[in-house]
Amino acid sequence: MERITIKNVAEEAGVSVTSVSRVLNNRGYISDELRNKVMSAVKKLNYTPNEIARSFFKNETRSIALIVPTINNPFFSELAFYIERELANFNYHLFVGNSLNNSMNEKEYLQMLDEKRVDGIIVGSHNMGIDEYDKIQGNIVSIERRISEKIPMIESDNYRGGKIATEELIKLGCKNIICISGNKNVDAPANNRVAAYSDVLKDNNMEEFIIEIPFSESEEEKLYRLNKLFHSNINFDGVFAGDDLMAKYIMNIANENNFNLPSDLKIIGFDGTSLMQNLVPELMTIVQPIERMAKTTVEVLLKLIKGEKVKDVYTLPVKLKAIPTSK
Amino acid sequence: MERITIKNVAEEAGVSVTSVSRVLNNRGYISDELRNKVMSAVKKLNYTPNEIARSFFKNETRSIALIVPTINNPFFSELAFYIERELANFNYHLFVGNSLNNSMNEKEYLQMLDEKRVDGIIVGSHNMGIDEYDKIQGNIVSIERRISEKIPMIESDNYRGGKIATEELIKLGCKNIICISGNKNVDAPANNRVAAYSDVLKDNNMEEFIIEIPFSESEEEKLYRLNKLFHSNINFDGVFAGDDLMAKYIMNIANENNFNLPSDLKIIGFDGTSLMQNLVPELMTIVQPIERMAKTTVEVLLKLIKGEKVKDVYTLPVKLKAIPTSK
DNA sequence: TTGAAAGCGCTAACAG
DNA sequence: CTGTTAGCGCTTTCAA
Repeated sequence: MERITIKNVAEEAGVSVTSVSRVLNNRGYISDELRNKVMSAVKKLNYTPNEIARSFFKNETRSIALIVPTINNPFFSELAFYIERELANFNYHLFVGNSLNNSMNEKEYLQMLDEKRVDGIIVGSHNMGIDEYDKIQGNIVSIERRISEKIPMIESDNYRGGKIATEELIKLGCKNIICISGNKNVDAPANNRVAAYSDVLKDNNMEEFIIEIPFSESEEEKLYRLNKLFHSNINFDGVFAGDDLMAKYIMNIANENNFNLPSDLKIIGFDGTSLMQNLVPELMTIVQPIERMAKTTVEVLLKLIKGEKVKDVYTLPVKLKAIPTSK
Repeated sequence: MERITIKNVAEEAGVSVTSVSRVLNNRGYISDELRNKVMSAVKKLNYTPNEIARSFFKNETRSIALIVPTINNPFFSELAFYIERELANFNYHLFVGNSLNNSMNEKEYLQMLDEKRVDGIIVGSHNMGIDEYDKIQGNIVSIERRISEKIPMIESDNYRGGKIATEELIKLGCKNIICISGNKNVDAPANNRVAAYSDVLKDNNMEEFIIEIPFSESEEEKLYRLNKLFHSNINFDGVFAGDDLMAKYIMNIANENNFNLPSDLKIIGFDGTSLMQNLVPELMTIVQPIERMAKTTVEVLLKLIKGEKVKDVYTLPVKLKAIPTSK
């Protein structure tokens, strides 16, 4: 099963390889006769050009890599979905890598820029130091983390999301609102949600209570911690959860503990993936514009590739998905 | 920002490019002195080999493509997760493509075999005809569909899953069990679940009732159909759903219609992704061995690539996740 | 309007 | 143990 090359086509058509290449790429002057000869040879031999050879010559692979903590997380899989669809529109293919929140994995994927010569990388997992990122050269866009001065970031409006969420809980009558935050030691925009939560509570003379449960912990660990929370002496009638999974976990545990939802306890999540909205329609949440984030990410990355100027930060609007009015 | 090539390294080290190549690939006899010279030059210049050139020469990209309907579906995202992790162990990278159950998209991705010269393709979306698949040459493994004589398939034991599920519902006391099936016109192993359902009901002198809701329909459409089901005159106290999403939708609609779960209605799903198990612990389901399916898929594909012999069909065992015993 | 030839970066005969 | 050389398939000057 020998591969057909451009040379075979040239021989078949009785022309030079240059001519074949020109016809295929529509470059320069080509007579109709030449074009026809080449095209029929292509057809006859069922020839498809070798993209690798092309990539090799052009120094361009038309491949983009996406690094996420785990692709089987509703937010990231929905993001990946839209990113892939958008890239396909521009004739790019998408590599996906799971970092498992491990900096070694992350580093290996970033190596792809050098080794596999991907044209760009989208980083949705951030476990390396800024200095390490600074060394890397290539086209990188980051999602929800400012990893270096040189790397543009796409984020949703976390502060506003946190504000809306907290205000909604207050509006619904909550007196003791706790907030589940991710890792506070990390300079992630997601921490702006917590900042907003604090600000709103302060404005309302309410006491804040922040519980830190890093996103990178295992689901089992998260569940364990939440269970402990319910058996602690902490009193609460409102929870601003770190994301929708967390929110649903809390709903489950509350139910197990004979809370009446939502009357005894209001819970609001964050992300608003279509999966979670379909699956848990009673979930109140802050909806990130995931499709738009994906499109913006791709747009910025392609600009970077073309050498065009881009902004440092793109902040996209969130919106509230309120608790469904009971019927 | 000129890329460093092997030639630069050779010059820096004062040796030939061959020697550099040999050191880098650890091929043939190399003196310690040579190795040291090369390695320090590599370090000094911060050289990383160009994988594209390598791929070009070796006719091997160490890339695999995975085609799924949509990556933001818990089953496929979990499958993709494990496939990616497993491939990484063998130094392969993973492309992911969403077919949206559209045969044109599917065809385009399969073109990657020819164009981007991926070393293999894993097909989890099946919308082209068998004859079209038969034409394709290259290393392909299929998940849950026998798409052609030449293409090995990895599946879970659908018949057994269907049997266990139906028997469990009967054991729980259901008298009228309906089954939500996917597209019956398609020769998918998933239809074996339905076959098992029918067989079990027949064995128990019970009447079967199969409702067809193709997997490829939008979630909105599915919800609409399910709602209609609840407002029809069909009577049922047990449902064997097509997958866990469907099962949860049914649970939601049943709740809205004031069913008491699980006393009034027993529902069992299919898939058992860890996401769904964490999110909806009260969900009874047939658990597919997703991680094992992923590993088997990779194993078979790598064998294919190496030219080794593989079986036609790999059927992996499922297991029941029973309804949690109430406390 | 077309062709010859060089070269992208790397590896693998083949010599020495 | 190391170097010279050819060539993977394609595109692009450069010449004709």
